[in-house]
Amino acid sequence: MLGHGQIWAAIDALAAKNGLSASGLARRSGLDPTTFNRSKRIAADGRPRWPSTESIAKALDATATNLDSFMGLLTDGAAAPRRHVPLIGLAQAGEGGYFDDAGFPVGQGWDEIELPGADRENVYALEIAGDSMSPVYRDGDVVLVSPGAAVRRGDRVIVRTTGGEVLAKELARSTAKQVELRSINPAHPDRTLPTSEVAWIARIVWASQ
Amino acid sequence: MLGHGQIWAAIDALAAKNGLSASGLARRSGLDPTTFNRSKRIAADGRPRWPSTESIAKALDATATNLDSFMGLLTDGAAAPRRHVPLIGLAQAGEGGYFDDAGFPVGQGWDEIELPGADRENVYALEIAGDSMSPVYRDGDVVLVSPGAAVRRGDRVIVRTTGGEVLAKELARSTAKQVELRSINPAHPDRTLPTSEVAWIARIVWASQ
DNA sequence: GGCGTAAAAGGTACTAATTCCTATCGAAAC
DNA sequence: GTTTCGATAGGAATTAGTACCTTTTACGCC
Repeated sequence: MLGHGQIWAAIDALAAKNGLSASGLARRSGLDPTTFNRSKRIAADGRPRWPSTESIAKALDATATNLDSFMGLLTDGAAAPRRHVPLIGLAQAGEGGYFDDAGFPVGQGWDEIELPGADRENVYALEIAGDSMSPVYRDGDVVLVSPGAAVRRGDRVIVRTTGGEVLAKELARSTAKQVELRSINPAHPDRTLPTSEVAWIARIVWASQ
Repeated sequence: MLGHGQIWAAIDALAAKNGLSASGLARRSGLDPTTFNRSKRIAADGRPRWPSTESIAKALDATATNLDSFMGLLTDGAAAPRRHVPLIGLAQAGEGGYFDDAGFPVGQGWDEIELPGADRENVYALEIAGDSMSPVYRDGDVVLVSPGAAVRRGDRVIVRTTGGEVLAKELARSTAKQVELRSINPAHPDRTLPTSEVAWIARIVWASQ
């Protein structure tokens, strides 16, 4: 769960991220510069030496690092699985022995996908209003959008016009001159906007159901 | 970033989550039962005492707790923000001043929603096959399902029959005797299953787009 | 009520992490 | 070339966290 090498790798990573050496990080944290010395990570008798929780707290404080970021360093260093859940094919799911009585997958060896929003920095949520995308999005549904993601034909997107209109649509065609947007709900018209009127397009990556 | 009270609150929470007392957790971890005593969290001279990193690692190991979960306990104890992203209404989004040029929301004070799968314990992912729910789910889409969640009328669900069939449908009606399932795609028939043939129903909570 | 078990307070002994010190090495500054 | 500074190794001293012990309290069980 939490290993000796992992902790030290995270401390090294924390130092590097702030352009510091191990001793520099210790000094900045108000600790003795030798506290994080490599030569002291294993005691003379071969036992591993762990930094104290207080030292770690001071290092986080000195570098203005929050716990989430430190977690990232911890798990990156160990190449440990991060925010993943097992992914099962609908066909597989029909075969026997894959689920317990409560409907949870059992055992190991499943494919895994990253949970939505694992890179929390680049997503935010929008609450859908209107039914132009019904039944895909219903009024009140919440979608996670990623303004940074590349958009392709067939993607569902949020488009903001220079006029201040915000649309949830499916991208039908995108050319240098114009953007064609499709409403899933046939009661609503499709839209074609000249690129000059598009402030930005953000891809919808996940939708609540 | 990481406080004394937070650490101890997380240890208490870790113990509670496993049905243990502070001393019970210490014992299970191979430590002295008094290691986590409340009376020892503040030294005689008033200075705070921090548990050693090694003790924490042992406690995580003994309770088969991964770092992510412990993180949750840490941040819960401090009432700190967890895995949240800002939530904006589609109408709000049209007004000026809310977004930067790249399409990211700016400023503070947004509502926030929890990211999908924050309780990773209770969800897994399924890859959709077939087009009975088209256009809501397209072939190859991935859905996050929560077998533990309560299902209501109108929810999109994965149903597994005792015969081994796995269906992605919308729940039309659920009575004591039977479950009525609706296909969004009119080309596919609706289904009605007697409850005796339903192995389990899991609600689809998020869908990739 | 008596008894056994567990939780937790309070103290002492031990062990491990930090500090302080010295020394070596390498890079940058003079 | 010499000096200066930071980084790191290695060791001694100090300090802090844990282990061990005892006592008190609480709870369930006979």
